[in-house]
Amino acid sequence: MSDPNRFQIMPAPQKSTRIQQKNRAAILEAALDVFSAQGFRGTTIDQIAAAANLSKPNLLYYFPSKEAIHATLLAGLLDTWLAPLRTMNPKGDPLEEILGYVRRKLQMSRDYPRESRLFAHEVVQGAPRIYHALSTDLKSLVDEKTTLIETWIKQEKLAPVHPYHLLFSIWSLTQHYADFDVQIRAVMDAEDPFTNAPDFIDTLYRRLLTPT
Amino acid sequence: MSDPNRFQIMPAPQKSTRIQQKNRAAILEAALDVFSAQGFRGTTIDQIAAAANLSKPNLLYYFPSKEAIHATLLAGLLDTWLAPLRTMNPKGDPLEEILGYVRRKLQMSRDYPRESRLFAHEVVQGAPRIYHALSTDLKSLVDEKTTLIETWIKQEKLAPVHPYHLLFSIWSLTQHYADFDVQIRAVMDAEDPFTNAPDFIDTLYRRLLTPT
DNA sequence: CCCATTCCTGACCGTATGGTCAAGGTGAGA
DNA sequence: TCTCACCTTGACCATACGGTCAGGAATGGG
Repeated sequence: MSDPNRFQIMPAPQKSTRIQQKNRAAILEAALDVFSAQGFRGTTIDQIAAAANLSKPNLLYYFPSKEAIHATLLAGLLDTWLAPLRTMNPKGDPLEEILGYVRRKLQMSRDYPRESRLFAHEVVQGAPRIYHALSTDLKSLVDEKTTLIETWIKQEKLAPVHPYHLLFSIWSLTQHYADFDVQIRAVMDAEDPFTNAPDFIDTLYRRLLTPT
Repeated sequence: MSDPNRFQIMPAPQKSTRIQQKNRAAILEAALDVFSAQGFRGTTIDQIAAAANLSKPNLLYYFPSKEAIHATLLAGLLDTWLAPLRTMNPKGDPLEEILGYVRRKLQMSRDYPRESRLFAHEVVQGAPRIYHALSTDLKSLVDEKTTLIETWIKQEKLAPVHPYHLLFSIWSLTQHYADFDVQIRAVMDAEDPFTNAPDFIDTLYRRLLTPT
């Protein structure tokens, strides 16, 4: 009953000790490793505990359940994941704004493949734990940006394309390099996919979107 | 010990009875449903059995283990999955050959989303059960087709692009509509993504690949 | 109609796993 | 140095799950 997390929603402003911060961080780091590699059901608390160098009961002292760890990771993830799209600037040059978004998104696949795979696991299973956020937060952001893209198209600053599918294509192309990494490397031998990917994708969207 | 599958590798040409065929098919169908939705670890034998209207022991009479069912599905899948790429014809018109491949691949995402998700589950987890096939069968097919694409590029029948990344982009774009279906629908409201996807993707590759 | 083969099932087993608990250790402030 | 809240753990529990088994029911070829 002396669980410190149970009352962590709005108690004292900064109740957590150094040990708490360190251990909670270690747990989340370890959990990200395991969840992203094996999925929720494929992951055991013991695996996370071992990866975090904690005993299982000790881990459960910091998080009330496996679900809670997973939920914490997902909650933190969505904001990070949407940030590159948020920063797309209505006042910038349309083509460059989109290319910039694509570049940032691809970089995220390179730098945070575990986060990408965690997300992939969740969505391919039907997004049971994150559907609500998708249909509210994500949807409203996408609605906003597709409207912007449509404006740009009407101003003939971009070639006419279906804005939703444009965004889907960006997501799929960039995340593929993280989520299907194994397949890509199985096919490409030693070559690092990220050597040529940015250039390829840049060319692709330049050709697609440059108005005639 | 009276397992009918144990000796099914090259015994009599057509040993299986009608009941066997029916039940094995029902099991594989049910298993595809469940595995594609929940992944291997997320699936229980009971779920498959229930979905196939069989008791668990009866199901295990037809397949020796959960692994075996999964393996059977994966084995059957890869060929189907590669078929559209195989039919890309060296003697056809380059652009049309590639657009045809893209179209066929997208159609597969529409018609066989479960198969796509089964594959996605497997690969995002590091392809533990299918890596070998990827680095042999898939790789050799890809090598063959990338060489073909490079030839077409040298003949200036296609705009110059990195052939591996071209294939990756086709895979990711098309499979995204099956694997991330939930996300897409959460964002698009009632509109069916497949209404406009073919047109979008067609435009994309036409612009990318049409030589200048 | 017989009977051998095939098909099916309830009951059961061992292990893995999520989670609990009582008790003992630890460290920072008084 | 004392104290108390914080931290850690071995042992334990209930359930879920993959898989087995002994035997009964259906089936179909002769």
